[in-house]
Amino acid sequence: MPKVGMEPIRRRQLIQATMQAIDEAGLADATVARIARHAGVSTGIISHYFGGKDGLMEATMRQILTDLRSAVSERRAALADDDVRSHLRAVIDGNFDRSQVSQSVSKTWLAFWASSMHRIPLERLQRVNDRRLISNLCALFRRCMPLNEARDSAAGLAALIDGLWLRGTLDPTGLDVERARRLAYEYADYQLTRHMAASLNATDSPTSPEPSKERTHG
Amino acid sequence: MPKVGMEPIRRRQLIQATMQAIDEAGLADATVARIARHAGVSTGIISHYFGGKDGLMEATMRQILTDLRSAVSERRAALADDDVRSHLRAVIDGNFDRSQVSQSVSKTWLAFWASSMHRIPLERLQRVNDRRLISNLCALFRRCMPLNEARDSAAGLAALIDGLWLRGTLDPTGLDVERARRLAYEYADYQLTRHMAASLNATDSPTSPEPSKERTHG
DNA sequence: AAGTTTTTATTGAACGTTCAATTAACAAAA
DNA sequence: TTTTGTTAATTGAACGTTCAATAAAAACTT
Repeated sequence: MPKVGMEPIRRRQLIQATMQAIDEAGLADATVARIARHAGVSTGIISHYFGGKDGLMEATMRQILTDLRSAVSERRAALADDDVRSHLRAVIDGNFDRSQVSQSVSKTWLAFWASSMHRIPLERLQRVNDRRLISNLCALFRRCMPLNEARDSAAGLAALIDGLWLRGTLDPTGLDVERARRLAYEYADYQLTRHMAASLNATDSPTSPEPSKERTHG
Repeated sequence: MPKVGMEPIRRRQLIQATMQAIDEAGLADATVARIARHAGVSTGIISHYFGGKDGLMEATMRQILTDLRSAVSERRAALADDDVRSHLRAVIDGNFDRSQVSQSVSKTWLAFWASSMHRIPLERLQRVNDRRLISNLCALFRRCMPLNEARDSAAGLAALIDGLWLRGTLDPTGLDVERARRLAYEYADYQLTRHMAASLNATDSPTSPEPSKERTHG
C-alpha cells in the first residue's frame, strides 16, 4: 500500500519554498532546483505534484490570493458594528495583513503582479482579485453616496492601499503598517465626510479650495 | 574613416526596442534576439554598444527615469503661478505623463520596478527616483504645514500617484489619465485644506471626523 | 509484497556571449 | 578621377552554460 497523506504536505511545502526562493533571488532566478532545495526535496517532485513549474507558480499565486481574501472577510465578519466606516477599516486592515505576514509574501506578490501582464493564467487570478477589492469598496461607499461618487472613492482608496503597499514592499526599511493604515483610514474618512458636507451644504461647487499663495520654487 | 556617428542612433534604437520587446513579451522573454529583431539589427551589436544585456537594461531604465524627471521639472518651470497648489499639480501631471507617452514605457517601468528588488544597479536608480518624488512633495507641503504632517502628506500623495498609475498599467482598458489626475488633485487639496482648517480652529484634535455611527476599531 | 513516493541521471531546447569575417565610409595616394 | 588603405560598424554562426522536463531506478510505507 502507498505512503499516505503526503500530497497536501508536499504541496504546502513547495508553495512556501517558492515564496522563499522568490524572496531570496527574484522570480527570474527562482529555478526549480532552488525551490526544491528550499523545500528539502528533489527537483522531480515539482513536476510530480504540480505538473511542472508553471503549475507551481499558479498554485502559489492562488494561495496568496486566498489568504488575502480570508484576511479581509474574517475581519469583516468579526465586526461588532455594521457601519460603513468599520467595514472600510476592516478591508484596509485585511489588505495590509499580507505585508505583516512576511516579506516573502510581499515580494512574491509584486513579482506575480508584474508578470501577470504576460502570463494569461496569472492575469486571470489577478483580475479576479482586483475586481473584488473595487467591488467591495464600491458597495460600501454606495451606502452613503451616489454610484458615480462611490466609484471614484473606491478607485481612489484602492489605489492608495496598493500604492502604500507597493512603496512599503520596495522600501528596504519595510512597510510602516501603522502609518499606512492611518493614512488609508484618513482617506476613507475624507471620502465619507466629503460627501456628507456636500449633501448638507447642497452647493454645486464640489471642487477645490485655495489653500495658500506662494512664490518660490523648490 | 568608417560609417560615422552611429553610436547615439543605435543606442536610442536599442533602448526603444527593449521597451517594445518588454511590452510585447515581458521582461522574462525579452531576449537579446527579440530586442535585436525589434531594432532591425543583429544580436552582437548589443554587447558592442552596451557591454551586454545587463548594460542595455540599465540604460533603458535610466532613460525612463530621465524622461520622468524632465516631464516634472518642465511643467514646474512653466508655471505661471508659484503657489504650492500649482506646483503639486505640476508634479502630478508630470508623473502621469509616463503613462500617456506609451504603454510600452509603463510596462517596462513596472517590470523594472519588480526586478529592482534583486538587481542592485536597478535598485539604486529606483531609489534615487523614489526619494526625489517624496522629497519634492515634502518640500512643497512643508511650506504650509509642520514637518511631520508634511511627511505624511507627501507619503500619501506619492502612494496615491503610484497606486493609480500601477492599477492603470495593469488594467487592460488602460489608465484613465483624466480621472487619475482628478483623484490626485482632490487628495492634494484635501491635504492642504485639512491643515488650514486645523490651524484656523486651533483645536488639538487633528484626527478623524465622525461620518457615521460607530464605536470600535477594526 | 505491492504500490506510491522520491531521487538521480539524462535530455534537448534556449539563452547570452564571443569573435572572425564582412561591409561601408572616408582619406590619402596615384 | 580612380585606386588603395584604414577603420568603425555590423553580422551571424559557434560555444558553453543553464534550465525544465522526463524516465527509470530506488526507497519507503502499508
